[in-house]
Amino acid sequence: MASRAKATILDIAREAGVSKSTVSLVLQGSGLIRPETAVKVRKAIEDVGYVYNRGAANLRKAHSNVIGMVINDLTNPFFAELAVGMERVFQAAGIVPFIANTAENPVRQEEVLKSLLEQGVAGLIVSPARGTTPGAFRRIEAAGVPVVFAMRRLPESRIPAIAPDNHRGAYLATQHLIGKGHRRLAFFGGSSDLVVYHDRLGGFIEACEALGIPAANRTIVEGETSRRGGMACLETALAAAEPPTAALCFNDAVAFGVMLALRKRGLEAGADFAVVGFDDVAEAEHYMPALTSVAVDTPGLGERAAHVMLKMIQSRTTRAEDHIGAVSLVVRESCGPSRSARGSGMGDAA
Amino acid sequence: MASRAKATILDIAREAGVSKSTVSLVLQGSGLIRPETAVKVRKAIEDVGYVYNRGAANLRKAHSNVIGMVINDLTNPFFAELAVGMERVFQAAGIVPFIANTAENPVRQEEVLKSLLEQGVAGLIVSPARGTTPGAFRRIEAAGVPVVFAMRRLPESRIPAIAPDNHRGAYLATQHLIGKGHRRLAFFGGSSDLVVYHDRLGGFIEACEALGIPAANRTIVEGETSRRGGMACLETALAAAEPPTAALCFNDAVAFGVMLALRKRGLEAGADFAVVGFDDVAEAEHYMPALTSVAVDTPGLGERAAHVMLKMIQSRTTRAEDHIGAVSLVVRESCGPSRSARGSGMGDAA
DNA sequence: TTGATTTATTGGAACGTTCCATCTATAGGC
DNA sequence: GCCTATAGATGGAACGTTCCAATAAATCAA
Repeated sequence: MASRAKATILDIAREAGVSKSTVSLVLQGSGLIRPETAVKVRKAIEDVGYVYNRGAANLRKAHSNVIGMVINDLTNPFFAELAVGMERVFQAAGIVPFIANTAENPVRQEEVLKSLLEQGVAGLIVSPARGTTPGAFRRIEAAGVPVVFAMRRLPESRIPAIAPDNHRGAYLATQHLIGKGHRRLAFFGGSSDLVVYHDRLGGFIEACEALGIPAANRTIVEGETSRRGGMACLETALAAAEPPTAALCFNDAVAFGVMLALRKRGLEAGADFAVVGFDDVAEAEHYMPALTSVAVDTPGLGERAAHVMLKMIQSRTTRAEDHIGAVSLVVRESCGPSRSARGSGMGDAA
Repeated sequence: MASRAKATILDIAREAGVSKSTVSLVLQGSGLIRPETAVKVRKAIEDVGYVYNRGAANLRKAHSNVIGMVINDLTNPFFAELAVGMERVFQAAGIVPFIANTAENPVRQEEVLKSLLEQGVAGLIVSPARGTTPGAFRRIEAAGVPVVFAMRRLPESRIPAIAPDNHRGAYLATQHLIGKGHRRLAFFGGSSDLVVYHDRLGGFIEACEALGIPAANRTIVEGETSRRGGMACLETALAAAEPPTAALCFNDAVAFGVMLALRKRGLEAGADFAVVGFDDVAEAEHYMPALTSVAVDTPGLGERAAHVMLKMIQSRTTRAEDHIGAVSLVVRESCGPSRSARGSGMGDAA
C-alpha cells in the first residue's frame, strides 16, 4: 500500500521541477502562473497522490472554511430537516458543514464544542442541549468565533437566535382547540429549563386567558421532548380527576407519543382526544390520524441561520439580529371534525 | 470584544513565567511537571482565554483524533440510529465524530470526502451515495486513511464493510409472505446500482424459487429508497394485469410509502395487501398498522463499525474483515393475521 | 567531596503551508 | 543599445504546536 509518507507541496515541486511557491499559487488558482506551468504542476499533484493539508494552511491564513453544526438530537427528524436547509446554502458557498450530535447532554456538548473550536471552525450553529449553563458559550464568544442559535436559545445571551414565532404558534394552536369546543386543555412535554418551553407555554396560557379557559381547567405536564415523553404525559394527565380533552404538545415527537398512548388505551386521537403538535415534521402529514401541527418552515429556518452565519463571518462580527420565523397552523385530523362542544363526557371507551 | 488576536502557547508561557515547552507538557497532562507549576499554567490558560490549535499540533504529531462519518441520507432515521451507535463508542474513546451528509449525491460526496481528508481525519466511516464510482475511494486509500463502509458497500473494493445479512433477511421476509399464502409477490424500491439491492433482491428471488413462486408471479419495481419512492412503486405494481398481493420493500421508508399509497386507494395494509419492510426503524413499531420488518440491530452495527475503525487506526492498517450482522424478522400487523391463503393453504396454523 | 541519578524545565528544529519581497527574463519604448 | 515595465517564478520567514536533546537543580551513594 503506497503509504509513501504523505506527499507535500515540496514533493510536488520537485516532481514538477518548480518551486513550492509556484505549487502553492497553482493550488490557489492564482492567475499569475503560466498556464503550461499550471498544467505541469497539476499533473504532478495527481501523480503523487497529494492531499492538501488545511491545518497547515490555516496556520498562516487564520480563517478556515469549516462550519460546525451542533445539534441536540439527531434522531428527531426535525433537526435533520433543519440541517438539510443549512446545507443547501453552505454548499452553494463552497463550505462543508460538520454536524455533531450532543444527544441532549450538556457535558457531551461541552466536548463537542471544544473539539470543533480546536479544529478552528469559522463559525458555529448550535441548538443547545437542554440544561446548558449560561456560561457555556462565554469562552467561545471570547475567542471571537461567531455563533448563532437555531431553534433554541439561552436565557440571557447576546448570541443571535433564529427561531420560529413560538408564542404565536402556540396561541394559534390553542385557539383552534378552544374553537373546537374543548374546555379542559393540556400542555404536554418540554421542560422549564428551555427558553422555547416558556415561549410556547406562554402562547398557550395567553390564549387560554383570552378565550376564557380558567387556570383550573389547564393541565401542564413537563416531560421529555420525545415520543416516550409524550406517552408519559398522557398517562399522567388522564390519571387526574377531571382529565383534559385536548392537548397542545411541545413538539411533534411528543404528539406522536400521545397518540400512541391513546391508541394503547383504545382511544382514538381526533375522536376521543384532540392533539396538536409543533414543528410539522414530514411525518405529521402521513401519520394515522394525520397530525394537526404548527408549521415552522424548518428548512427555511435552516437556510436563514446559514445566511446569518455567512454574513457574520464575512463582516467579521460576532453580533447579528435575531430572526423570528413566521408560523402557521396546519389543520389535519388529529383534532377531529368540527363538533359543537362537549363540555363533559369523556366518552371513555371501556 | 476581547478579540485579542488569539492567544497562543507562548502567551500562556509569558503569563505564567515558564517556557512554551512547559505549557505544552501541561496541555498534554504530562506527569513530568511539578504540580504547582501545572496549576500556575492552568490558571494562565484560563486567564488568557486560550483555545488549543489542533491544526498546528497535527502538523507535528500527524495523527488527529477526528473521525468523519459520511452519510447518504440524514433524513432517514435509520442513519441517525446508526450514527448514534457509533457515537457511543467514539465518545468512550474520547473522539468526536464529525458527520456530513451527501444527500445521495456522488458529486457532493466527492466534496465532502475531500474536505474531510484535508481536515486530516484519522479515519472515515462511509455509507456511499448511490451511483458512487468505483474509483471514488482510490485516492483515499492511496493516502493511507482507513475507511470502512457501513450498510452499503462498493462492487469491487478492498474496503471492509459492516452490514447486516441482507440476503438472509430478505429470504426470511419472503418466506414469511409465502407462508401467509401469498402467491404473487413484489419487491419494491432500491436500484440496481446498489450492491445492497442485489443482496436483498437475491434473497427474495432465492426464497421464491425455493418455495415455488415462478418468475411470472414476481414483480420487481425499482425506485427511490424513500417514502415517495414506495408510493410510486405501489402505483406501478397495481397497474399490472395481475397485480401482486404482497411486497417486500427495500427498506422501511419505502414500506411506509407503500402503506400510504394503499391508504390513499382505500386499501388497508395487512388486510388487503401485505407489506414488509427492512431495517426495522423505531417508527415501524408505532406505525398504523405496525410494520413487519427485518430487524438489523442498527445501533449495534454502528458500534461495530466504530470498533473496527478504532482497531484499524490503532494498528495503522487499512484492511479489516467484513462483518455481517445477524438479522431477524419482526412480525407485526402489516402482513395481516394468518389466513388460510388464497390459492392453497400453506398450513399456516394459528 | 565527587560523581551519578533523578526531577523539572527549556531552547530549537521541524511539521506543511502562505505571502511578501526579490529576482530573472523577456518585451517595449526610445 | 539602454532603461523601464511586466510576467512569471522563487526563497525565506512566519504560523502554533511537539519532541528531542540539553541543561539546571536537587537528591543520593560512596
